[in-house]
Amino acid sequence: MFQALADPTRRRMIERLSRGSASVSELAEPFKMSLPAIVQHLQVLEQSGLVTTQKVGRVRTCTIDTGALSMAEKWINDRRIGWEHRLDRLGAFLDALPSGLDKPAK
Amino acid sequence: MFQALADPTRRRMIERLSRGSASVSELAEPFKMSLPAIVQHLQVLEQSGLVTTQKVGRVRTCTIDTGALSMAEKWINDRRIGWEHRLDRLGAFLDALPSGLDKPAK
DNA sequence: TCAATACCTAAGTGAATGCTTAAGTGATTT
DNA sequence: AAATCACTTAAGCATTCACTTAGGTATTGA
Repeated sequence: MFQALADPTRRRMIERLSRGSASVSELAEPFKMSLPAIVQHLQVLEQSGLVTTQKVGRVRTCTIDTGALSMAEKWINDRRIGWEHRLDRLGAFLDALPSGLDKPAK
Repeated sequence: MFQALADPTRRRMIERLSRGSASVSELAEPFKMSLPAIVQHLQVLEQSGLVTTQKVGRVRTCTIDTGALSMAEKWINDRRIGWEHRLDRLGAFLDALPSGLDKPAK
């Protein structure tokens, strides 16, 4: 999923889709590259679960899946919170130390 | 930055660092690969701003930068919220429609 | 029915990525 | 001073990536 978000083109596609569903050609419109290139990006986004698509007639409509976005968000948040809690605990620990001691490594 | 998070090895390194700072060799320890490979990943993480390092004597100590993590988190959150608000507005619009039109029953 | 539309598939290419091994560099220990 | 430790740097190599062009398949409007 982070792999899918790694490419700037795909991120712009996500931005576009966050403002509303779009067909493949609508998605492709702002980009200079060929349509197959867009379709390939779209496949990556779809496989990552970030985007779902459904075809009606000859038009494929693409929609963001915010659930998948939440997962990525959660992973980052967990690391950040983990680190910040650790800093809190360290702070409390240091506060509780009798003065005159050196800070522990690791 | 998403590019940096795209690699599983680098994500594991972030996970490790979210539990506390570490030297390069400590970071490398859980992995099968050679130390230079780890250093290369570390450089990517550093250039992305996700990790900061400082060298004292011959050991380099690596630390997470949660500010950078927050940025990635914010980007994702903005897209998600954007989409969800859009759904809200659509819902309100459909609710405000005069009856007799083709709209989902609520 | 004919042709345009909207998308899909395949094959190829050049550049970037993720490793490796080998050979340093500078700090610390003996 | 010599050996060890903790990285660093450099070069090379296989794979993956982000495209491209060329050709194909349903759908649909005239």
